[in-house]
Order: sequence, then structure tokens, then C-alpha cells
Amino acid sequence: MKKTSAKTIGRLSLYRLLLDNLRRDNGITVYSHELAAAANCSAAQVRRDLMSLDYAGSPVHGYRITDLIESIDNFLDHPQGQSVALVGVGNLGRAILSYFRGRRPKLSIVAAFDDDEHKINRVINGTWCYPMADLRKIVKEKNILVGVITVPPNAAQTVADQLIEAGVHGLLNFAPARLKAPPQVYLEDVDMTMSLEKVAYFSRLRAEE
Amino acid sequence: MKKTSAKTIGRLSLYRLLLDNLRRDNGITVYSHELAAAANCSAAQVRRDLMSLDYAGSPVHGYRITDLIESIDNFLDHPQGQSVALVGVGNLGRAILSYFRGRRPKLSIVAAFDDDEHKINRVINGTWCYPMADLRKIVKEKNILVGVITVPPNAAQTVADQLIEAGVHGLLNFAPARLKAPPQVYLEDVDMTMSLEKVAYFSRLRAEE
DNA sequence: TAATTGCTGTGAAAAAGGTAACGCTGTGCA
DNA sequence: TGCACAGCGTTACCTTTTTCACAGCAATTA
Ligand SMILES: NC(=O)c1ccc[n+]([C@@H]2O[C@H](COP(=O)([O-])OP(=O)(O)OC[C@H]3O[C@@H](n4cnc5c(N)ncnc54)[C@H](O)[C@@H]3O)[C@@H](O)[C@H]2O)c1
Ligand SMILES: NC(=O)c1ccc[n+]([C@@H]2O[C@H](COP(=O)([O-])OP(=O)(O)OC[C@H]3O[C@@H](n4cnc5c(N)ncnc54)[C@H](O)[C@@H]3O)[C@@H](O)[C@H]2O)c1
Repeated sequence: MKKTSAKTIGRLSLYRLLLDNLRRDNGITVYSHELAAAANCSAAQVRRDLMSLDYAGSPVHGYRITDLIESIDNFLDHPQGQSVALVGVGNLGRAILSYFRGRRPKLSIVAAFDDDEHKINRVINGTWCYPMADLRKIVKEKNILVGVITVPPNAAQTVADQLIEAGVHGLLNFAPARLKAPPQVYLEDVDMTMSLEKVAYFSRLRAEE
Repeated sequence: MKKTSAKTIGRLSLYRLLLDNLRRDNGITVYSHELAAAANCSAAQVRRDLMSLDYAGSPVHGYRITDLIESIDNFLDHPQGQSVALVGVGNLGRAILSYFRGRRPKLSIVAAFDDDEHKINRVINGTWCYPMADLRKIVKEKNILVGVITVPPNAAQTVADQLIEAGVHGLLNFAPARLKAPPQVYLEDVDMTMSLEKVAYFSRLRAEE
């Protein structure tokens, strides 16, 4: 059993989204090159990624959409579902809370945390907001494995440490800071400044031609 | 003159941020291994990335922080500055407007657009929000090269087409949809669902050990 | 029935990305 | 002075990721 790369995991998640759209359009089956066109990648890439799954397509009809989605579900999702905590209910934190609300049944943000007393002990965008003092208790109680960090950068490392100490094994960090975490914690940064500057740089190159 | 990869561009942007923090802590010089530690990468990686710049460090003192920042500025930024437009002033769009407000003098969001009449023709989070009908005119007028897309997924392609038609050469897309764009337009997706699912997947793996 | 077609799964090749190693250089110290 | 050192720039190497290419297969057609 070979382990699957982070890039493939990301694309599988993308394929699932695209397949869901195709299904809505009353599609029954799909070929690798169709999925590739939708995902902006090559057909070979799609087929290679799908090798991680235990589902095989038919050379004649391609992949059955519902079966493929189910197979990706089985592969990506925890059977009993996974709970996520979000720390820092500011502008971005609230946007994210509303965005992930009810999006995936097997992966939902079940608790929010903040240190601002105006925000705690009430529901914000559909999610209860707890004080930081309760973090450890709630993470344990709800068996939370993933933490989303949307606090200011100077508070990010402290919050990360608290989450890790409470038992989280994955962090999604939106603060513009590089966090330290032990190897048993998977860390992913979403760096919007970097993304925008990349786009700016290459758009300038393209425009100059 | 070899061209620089997107990954290196991203890391240069990150180094600049980290260097800024170091400068605030009254640092004068920095070694590649120090910057590497801050960026969670290897010293060789840092040195290699910096080869794109025309600034060379001293083997004895390392890199002078201010000079290195200046050199990255020269490399990444447009000398006259670059303007960005944001389309879709919803939860996420507003968060982004406030976040990028005054962050980088050479790269600022100078106009927002929406098709909701309650949002247009007024200032939102410091930025004037125009109706979609003005998009073409304003993009030309302000010489906007980059568009940020924060509209619902079903509207994303239409908005992208409008931006491209207006003359934009780079798109930063936050909608969960894969957009089509001609090769002279650089396209970058920020896919939060994908990121969160990746973290969820690997956190489960780590937790099982 | 036999040849043709178009797509899958997968080994092999190629490309991209990252790491290690080495020569070089200025500095501090015996 | 001359030698050991620490870190830079760069090349060569290694790993990961992507693409290419082709056997195999079921439906279709002559
Ligand atoms: N707004 C954006 O679009 C955007 C984009 C990219 C990155 N970010 C980053 O995301 C983070 C949040 O951005 P924002 O715009 O929502 O900021 P914000 O100031 O609106 O929200 C920050 C929230 O974190 C809470 N907080 C602060 N310190 C805390 C602590 N120690 N423990 C718990 N909660 C704490 C605050 O009470 C506040 O509710 C920042 O690091 C920002 O740089 C934001
Ligand atoms: N909120 C989040 O944290 C989050 C996270 C990831 C992705 N996204 C994606 O970002 C996008 C925006 O999310 P949101 O939560 O801000 O949604 P939202 O509904 O709050 O905002 C969407 C905005 O786009 C405007 N709009 C709709 N159609 C338009 C059109 N054709 N032209 C111009 N403007 C139009 C609406 O008037 C509204 O102001 C969505 O695609 C969403 O899936 C959001």
C-alpha cells in the first residue's frame, strides 16, 4: 500500500467537487479527459490520481460518477466524520464559519473560540463561540482533530501551541506567520498575500508580452 | 536570464514578510539558515531562491536585511505600483478588502465591484464599490492588471470573462470552480475546501500513529 | 468473425523541484 | 603571517511529480 501525496489528495478533493457538479447536470458517466478538462489538468494526471482509490473505471464507459464520488468519499472522509475547531472569530473567521456551514457532512466546524468577551458565549454564524479557557476541554470532548487559525499573526503561534496541546493533529493557518509544530501535526498555510503577489508578478510578465 | 518559478516567487514573498519581522526586532543582518528556520525550509533552498535576485550576501555577515528587502521589492514589485480590482463584496470579499488595506504600498485593491444595488456606489471597508457596468471603464482608467474573484461559483466564470475582456492579465479566484482563461492570463485558485480536506486527511493519518 | 475504435491502468521516461557538497572569500586568532 | 572557520554562490545529484506510451479490453463495425 503506497501512500498518497498531498497534491493527489488535494486533486481528489477537487475531482469530488467537479463530479458533484457533473452529477447535477444529470451526468451518469465521465471520461478521464472530461474530468481533466474540468480540473485544468491532464487526463493522465486524473487516471494516475484515481489509482489511489480502489475503484476502477471501464475502458468503454469511463467512470460512473456516483460510484466515483462514493469511492473518493470512502478514501478521504473519516467514516464517523471529523470535527474542526476555528480560533479567531474576526472578519475572516466569520466568513469561513459561514462558508463551511453544512458544506460537507463528514467535516464540519463544530466549535469556535475567541478571547474577546464580546464574541464568546454565543452563536456566531451558526457556530457556538467559546472562551479560550474552554479550548482544551471542548477539543477533548468533541474529539476535534483539526484546528483552523484565524487570529492575528502575533497570536498565531500561541494558539497553535494551545491547539496542539489539546490534542489536535492538523492545523490550517491563515495568519501570515510560519508556525512551528511537531512532526505528528500536519500544518498547512493559506497565504493570501503570497498568492496575490504571485498573481501580480506573473500578470505583469504576461502583460509585457 | 533564466525565468523564476512560481514556487520561488511565492517563497520570495514569504521571505520579505519574515525579513520585515526580523527588521522590526532590530536585526541588521541575517544568515540563510536563520531565514530558512523562519520559513520552515532548508538553507540551500533560501540561497537558491535568492539567486534570482541581483543581490549577493557576504559569506561572513550573511545578508543585510534592509538591502535584501529592497532587492526583493525591486524584483517582485512594479516600480510604479500595481492596481487590483475585487469583484464580489460578500463575506469573504469584505474580509479581503480590509486585510489588504494599506498592506503593501505597491499593490493595492483600488476598486471593488458587485451586482447588488445595496452595495454599489459607496465605500465598503475603505474601497469604493462600483456597479458591474463600470468594470470595463474603471479597469482601463486605473490600469488594473489583477482581478480578485469572490463571487458565488456559478458567477465566477462570467466575472472572469468580464475581467479578462477588460484587460486584466492575472486572476486570483476564491470561488470553488475551475475557471477557463487564455494563456496570456495567469490564473491562481485559492481553494479552502481543498486545503481543509487535505489537513483533515493527514491529521487523521497522524493521529492514527 | 475479424478488424477497428477509444478508453483504462500502469511501467518507463521526462521534467520539476529540492538537497547536498564544494570551491571561494573575508575574518579572527594563534 | 598563516591557518581554521563559517557561510555564500553554484553545480551536480537525488527525489518527487508529471507526462508519455502502450498493452489490454469491451463494444462496434465491416
Ligand atoms: N481578513 C482577511 O481576508 C485575511 C486574509 C488573509 C489572512 N488573514 C489573517 O487572518 C487572521 C485574521 O484576520 P481578520 O481580518 O479576521 O482579523 P480580525 O482582527 O478581524 O480577527 C481576529 C480575531 O482573533 C481574535 N483573537 C485575537 N487574539 C486572540 C487570541 N490570542 N486568542 C483567541 N482569539 C484571539 C480577536 O478577538 C478577533 O476576533 C489574521 O492573522 C490575518 O492576517 C486575514
Ligand atoms: N466565505 C468564505 O470564507 C469563503 C471561503 C472559500 C471560498 N469562498 C467562496 O468565495 C465566494 C464568495 O463567498 P462569500 O461567502 O463572500 O459569499 P457572499 O454571498 O457573501 O458574497 C458574494 C458576493 O458576490 C456578489 N455577486 C454575486 N453574483 C455576482 C455577479 N454576477 N457579479 C458581481 N457580483 C456578484 C453578491 O452580491 C455578493 O456580494 C464564493 O464563491 C464562495 O464559495 C468563500
